[in-house]
Amino acid sequence: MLDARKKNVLLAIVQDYIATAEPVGSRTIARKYKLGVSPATIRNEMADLEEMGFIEQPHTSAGRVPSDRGYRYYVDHLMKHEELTMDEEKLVLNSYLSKVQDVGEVLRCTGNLLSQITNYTAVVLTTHYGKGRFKHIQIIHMGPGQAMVVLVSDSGAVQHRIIDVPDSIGPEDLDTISRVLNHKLQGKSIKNIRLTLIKEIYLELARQKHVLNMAMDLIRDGLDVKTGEKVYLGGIFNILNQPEFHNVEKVKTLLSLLEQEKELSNIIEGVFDARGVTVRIGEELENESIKDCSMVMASYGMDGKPVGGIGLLGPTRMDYARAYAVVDYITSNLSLVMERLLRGRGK
Amino acid sequence: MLDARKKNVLLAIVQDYIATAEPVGSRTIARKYKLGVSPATIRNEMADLEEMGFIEQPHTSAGRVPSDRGYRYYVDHLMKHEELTMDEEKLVLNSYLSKVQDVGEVLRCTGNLLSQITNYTAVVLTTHYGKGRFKHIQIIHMGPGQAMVVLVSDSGAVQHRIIDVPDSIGPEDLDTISRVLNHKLQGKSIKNIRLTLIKEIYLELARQKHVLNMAMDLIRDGLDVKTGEKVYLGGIFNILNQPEFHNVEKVKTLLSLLEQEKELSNIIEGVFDARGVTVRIGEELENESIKDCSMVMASYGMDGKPVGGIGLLGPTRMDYARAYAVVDYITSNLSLVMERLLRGRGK
DNA sequence: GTTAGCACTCAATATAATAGAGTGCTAACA
DNA sequence: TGTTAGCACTCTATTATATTGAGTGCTAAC
Repeated sequence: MLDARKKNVLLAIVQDYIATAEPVGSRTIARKYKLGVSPATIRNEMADLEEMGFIEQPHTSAGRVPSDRGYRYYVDHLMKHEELTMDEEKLVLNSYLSKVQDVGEVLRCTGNLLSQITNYTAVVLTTHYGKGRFKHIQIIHMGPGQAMVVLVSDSGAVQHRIIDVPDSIGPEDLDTISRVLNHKLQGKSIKNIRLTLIKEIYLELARQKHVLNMAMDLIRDGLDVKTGEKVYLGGIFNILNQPEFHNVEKVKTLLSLLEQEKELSNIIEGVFDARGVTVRIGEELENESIKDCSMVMASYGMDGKPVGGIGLLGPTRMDYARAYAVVDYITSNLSLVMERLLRGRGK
Repeated sequence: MLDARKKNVLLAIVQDYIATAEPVGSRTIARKYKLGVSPATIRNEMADLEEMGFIEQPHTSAGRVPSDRGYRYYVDHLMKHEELTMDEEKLVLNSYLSKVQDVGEVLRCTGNLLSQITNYTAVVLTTHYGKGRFKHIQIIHMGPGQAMVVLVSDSGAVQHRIIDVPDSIGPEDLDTISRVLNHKLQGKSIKNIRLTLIKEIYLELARQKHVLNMAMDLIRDGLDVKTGEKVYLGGIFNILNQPEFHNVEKVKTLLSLLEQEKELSNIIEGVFDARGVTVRIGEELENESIKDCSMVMASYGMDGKPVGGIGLLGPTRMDYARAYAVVDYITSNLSLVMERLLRGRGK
C-alpha cells in the first residue's frame, strides 16, 4: 500500500511530531532522518501522503502533522515495540508486592503507577458488579438491632452494608441465615440473586419463622447492591503537561469527561473482548470531547476472563510505543496480583 | 476600628469584586452602591483603606481589590449570613436519603453535592483510621486456606482484607478467634491494638494451641491496617470556571496539590477542634501553591466528636457567604446521616 | 469635610511592519 | 522517469508603535 520510502517519511513525521509537538517540515526530515534524498523529494512524498489522508497541514506555511489515520497506520505497521527498563519493572513489582491487601487498594495503586511511569492520565476500571458470581456472604451481628452484611464476589469486589435487624434476632440466627444463603447462592450470578432464590429460601427457612422475614427483607433490600462499575483515576493533572492542553477550554472539556465515569467505562468496556492491548485514536473514540486524545487500553482478569480494564489517556500525539509497552506489562502483572489476591498464595 | 462609611466602602468593594472579578473603581461604587457621596470622597476612603491594608491596587490605573486582610474583615464583621433555597435543601436531603448504605458512598456523594451546589471544588475527609475505636471484628472462612477479616471502627470505617490461613483451621476456629478478639478489643483505640493485646490473647487462647499462632499472626499482620485518612474530591474542574484560573500554570500547581492527599488532610484536620464553620483565606492556609485560594471548612461527627471534615476550595475571591451557608447546612446533615448509619434507625 | 476638575499612569487593545518557516511549482539534471 | 535546486508565495508569529480608556491622586473651590 505504501512503498518503503513513504513509510519512512511517515514514520519520521510521526516520531518527530510525537517528540516535539511541532509540525514537521521537509527540511527537518532530510536533516534528522537521513533518508538519502533531498527536501524537495520529501516534499513530493509528503504531498502524496497528504492526499492519501495520512498527514495534514495546520496551515499553508506550516509543516505536516499526522492525521488520525496516520497514527493508525503507524500503530498498526510502523511502530517498534518497546520494553520497560529494569528500574521501571522493579517499580511495578515492588508496588504490587506491598499493596496486595485489598482489591481497591491494588487498583488505586495501579492508576498511580501507570500515570507515574508514563506521565499520561490513567484510568482503571473494575467490572460491572452484577456480572460477578456470588462467592460468599456473611451477616455479622454487631449489637442489638444492628448487623453488617458482607458480600464477596468472585471478581474480588467486596460490598459491606450496615442494616437494621429486629431485636429478637441474635447472632446465631444470623449465622443460620448466612449458612443457608451461602449454600443456595454458591456460584450464582449476582445480578440474578433476587429473582431466583426467594422461593428456595422460603422452603429452607420455613421452620424458623422468626428468621424468615428477616432473610426475605435481606434479599429484597440488602442484596440490592450498587451495580455500577468503579473508576480509579491517576495523574489527572499530567495531561496539563502536554502542550496541546495549554488552552484552558480544552482542559475543561477533558476534565469534565473524566468526571463522568459512565463515559469512561463505556470506552474501556469496549475492549474487554479484545486480546492484548488495544489503541483507540482520536475520532475512533467516538466522543466529541476527547477527539484530540487517544487511549491505549487492555483488560485484566482471571483465567482469561476479564474482570476490569486499564487505559492510558493522552493526546493523539502520545507516545504509543511506550504506552503500549506499559499497558501490556502492567495488565499481565495486575492479572497475576488479582489471582493471588482472590485465591490465596497456594493455588 | 473602621467607621461606618469605610465599612460600607469595603463591603461594596468585596461584594463587587466577588461578583465581577474586576478591580472596583470609585465611580462604580458611587453608581451601584448609593452611599450618598461622590466618587472623589470614596477615593479618599479607599486611599485610607489601602493604607490600612484592607485593599490593594493591581497597578496604578486600576480599581481596588480586597487583600487577604480585607476578606478576613469582611468574613468576620461585614458578611451577611445566607440560607440555602428550599430547592437546594431538598436536593441535599434527597441525596442523603437515597445513599445511606455505606459510609464511603455517603462521603463521595457529599463531595459531589458540595461542588454541584456551589461550583467550587469540594474536599471531604474521613478521620485518621487509627484514631477510631474498635467496634467489631469478624474473620470469615471463605474456602480452604482462605479467610476474610472485616474490621469495623466506631467512626464507621470498615476494612476488609483477604488472608491466608493454615488448612487445619476451620470455620469454628475462626469464630473462636473472632469471639476472643471482640471481647478483648471492645472500645480500645485501634492504633494501640497491637501493643496492648498480645499478652492477653495469649492467655485466652493458650489452650487451643493450633489456633493461637494464627491469632498471633493476625494481630501482627492482619490488623496492621492502613492508617491514612481518605480524601474524596468533587468538582475538581469547577475551579477552572473561575477567571483566576484561566492560566494553565496556576491550574497545574493547584491540581498537583489536590493529588497530595496528605496536604489537604492537614489543612482540614486543623479545624477539627473548632466549633462550626472555619474560613481560611489565602496565606492563612500556609501553603504556597494555594496562596490565592481560600477554604471554607467544618468538621462533622457523632456525639460532638469529629470524625471527619469537609471543605470548599475556591479563589480568595470566592463567595464566602454562600460557601459558609452550604458548608454549615451540609455538615449538620452529614453528622445526622452518619449517626443514623452507624447506630441504626431506632437509636 | 466634600466635591468638581484635570493631569497623569498604565494595562489593554488595535494596527502596522518584519521575520521566518515551509510550501508548491518550474525547470534543469542524471 | 525520478530527483533536485531555485524561487516566488503564503501565512503565522513576533515585534514595534499608537491609541484608547478606566481609574487614580491632587488641587482648589465650595
